[in-house]
Amino acid sequence: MADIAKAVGVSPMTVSRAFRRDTSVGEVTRKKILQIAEEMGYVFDSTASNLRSQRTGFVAITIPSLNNSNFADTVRGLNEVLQAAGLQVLLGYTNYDVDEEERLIEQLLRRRPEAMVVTGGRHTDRARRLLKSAGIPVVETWDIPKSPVGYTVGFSNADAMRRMVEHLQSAGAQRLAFIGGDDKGDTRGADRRRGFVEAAERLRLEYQLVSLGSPPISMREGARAMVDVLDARQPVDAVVCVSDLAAFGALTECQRRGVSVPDEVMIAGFGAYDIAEVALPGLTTMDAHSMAIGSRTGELLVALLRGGTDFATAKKVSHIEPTLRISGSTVSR
Amino acid sequence: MADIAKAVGVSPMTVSRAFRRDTSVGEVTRKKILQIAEEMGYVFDSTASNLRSQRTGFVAITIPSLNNSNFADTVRGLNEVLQAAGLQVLLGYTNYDVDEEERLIEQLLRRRPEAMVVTGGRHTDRARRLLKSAGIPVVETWDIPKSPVGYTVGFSNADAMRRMVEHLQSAGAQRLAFIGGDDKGDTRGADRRRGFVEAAERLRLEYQLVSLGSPPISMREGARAMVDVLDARQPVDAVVCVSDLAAFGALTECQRRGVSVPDEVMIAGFGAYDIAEVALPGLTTMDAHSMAIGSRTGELLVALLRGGTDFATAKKVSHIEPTLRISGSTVSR
DNA sequence: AAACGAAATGTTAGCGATAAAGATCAGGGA
DNA sequence: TCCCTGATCTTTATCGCTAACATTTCGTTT
Repeated sequence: MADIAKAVGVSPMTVSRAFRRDTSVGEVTRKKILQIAEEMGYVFDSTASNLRSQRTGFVAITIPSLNNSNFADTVRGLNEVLQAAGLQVLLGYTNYDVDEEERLIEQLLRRRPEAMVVTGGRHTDRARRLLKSAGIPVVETWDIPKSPVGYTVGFSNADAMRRMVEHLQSAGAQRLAFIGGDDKGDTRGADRRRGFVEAAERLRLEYQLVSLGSPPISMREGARAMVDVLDARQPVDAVVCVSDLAAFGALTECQRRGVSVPDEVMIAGFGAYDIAEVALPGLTTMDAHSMAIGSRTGELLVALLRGGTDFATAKKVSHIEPTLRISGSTVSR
Repeated sequence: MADIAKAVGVSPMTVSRAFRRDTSVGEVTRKKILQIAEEMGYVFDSTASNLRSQRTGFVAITIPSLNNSNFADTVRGLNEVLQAAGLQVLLGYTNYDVDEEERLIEQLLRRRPEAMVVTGGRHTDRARRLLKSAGIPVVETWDIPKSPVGYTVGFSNADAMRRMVEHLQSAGAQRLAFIGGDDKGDTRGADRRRGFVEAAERLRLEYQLVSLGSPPISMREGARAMVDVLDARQPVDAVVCVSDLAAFGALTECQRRGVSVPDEVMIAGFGAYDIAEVALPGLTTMDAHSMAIGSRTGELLVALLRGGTDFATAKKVSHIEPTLRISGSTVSR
């Protein structure tokens, strides 16, 4: 900057201002500065800027996994909004592990993000302490925690699953099965299972639970789990899967065996993945509005960080109600 | 740090050292420092560290899209290796647009990453200039550019597609169709199309091209495109899709119409997505080893940045040969 | 006991930007 | 003419850490 200042004949401060949109620099001077800077191959150094101004423009987010999951959509929604506001997303993968999450949160906080977004409402005590004392907005997503750390953008996984079970009952199912991964770490999966069990018991439906593979369970595990379900003694009217990917795997296993869906077995998924719409038959699913969770979170943060909204004023809980999408896998057409 | 130093009775420098693994601090002193720091709720400030040490620990990567694409796997492979080496990935989405890429590269370089990974080998002139003069290792992935900026980890999309066409011919196909998105921006898609055309002409096969939707084209577009192909006058023996997702869409459209795959029409995809393996019939696909591209890139960068490998010594081009995976969608079983 | 080298710790200065406050200047009104 | 106002630009002093070099400590060796 000093070199540019010398070349243009102004002070470094003016060069600094020229690189930021808002501040007062003469239009002629700014043009000249930017042009000379480009010629000299100068690239602005955010590192120094961040230190002095105590603003990094980072928003950190921890997610369990990017692959085969709705979280990619959430990140996309978040990123679109934040990028437009000049904020950079810092991503960390917890791999469905709360200890890994704690480590990650600590790492990310060292970068001095201006806000922190986490997936789910279960964290280690130390992670909660770190988040609380960071002095920045914290958003928990994809869940409605009992005692939230800060803001919340999400929905109740258990309630959503209850609604799904009610749908299956009204479609005529009496004997259900739930296909999910090991609960270890996947609290959202565990909540869905809990909602499933509660609803099944309340409605006096028979049910069984099948768990295999560590999350995120994918198409392959869904197919393998369906083998167990179909081979078991007790027959089943409907299987509910923790995600559409598992549901699709289950569907293909039925097709492989010539088991008709939905006439012999209904199949329901979760997440409104593309596959739910394109599969034959279409998969009944619960649309959690993954991308909306991200964009809503982004809008909240932009309002707090750049819009001048008071931390105390902003609504603490943003409920995003999932939408049940009924399709051919649970209803004959 | 000064506060901690005072509390422990050492100099700030010693505290600074205690927070970095390698440097020489007495084991007793280090333990004490870390404990007091934790009690005081101190969180290390990377921002200042980065400025002074001129090392940020960032590796920036630009990818076209995270959703419905193999790039998520590449990012995962890259992240796993880099995270283990203490490096943080900075992600940017170009949305299949070279101008957006240029803007993004400039933004990311301001953060002073220690290396830069980009997808593909086509960039604006200014982007190339920025990358070249950044003075950091640059890796182009998912392509083998004619005139690379720095390092390369990838394969020839055109060659891969040629091999696919050869496979289809040997499987008995004479009349082909290619389904892809608009070329605008998706150079890898365009390269695949080019390879398809070249191979078809060389082998004297009839062919047609169907393009619709902006990349990344997904299952829905694949199904829509298949409508066009099946409705057209001239019959087709095999369709090649720019990705497995489109191929799966095409497959469902065939099933919806009762067109037998592969007996009436063969279908081939690209990318070895999970769906290719689970679909019925399985989709013949080209496994580009998406994740390996990421991890190989990560290993290269760790060697360069932390392993002391000389920039000049390292191999410039890392070829990752795609693997043809033949399945039921092109070969009767 | 003196000399020595390695390990542990301290001192000084500065990374490259910007917050905050002050200086300069053109144009307009009294 | 003089004062005032707002726009534009400058000066000074850090932000929180660490490179580079200086110094102390302490176990060994002669």
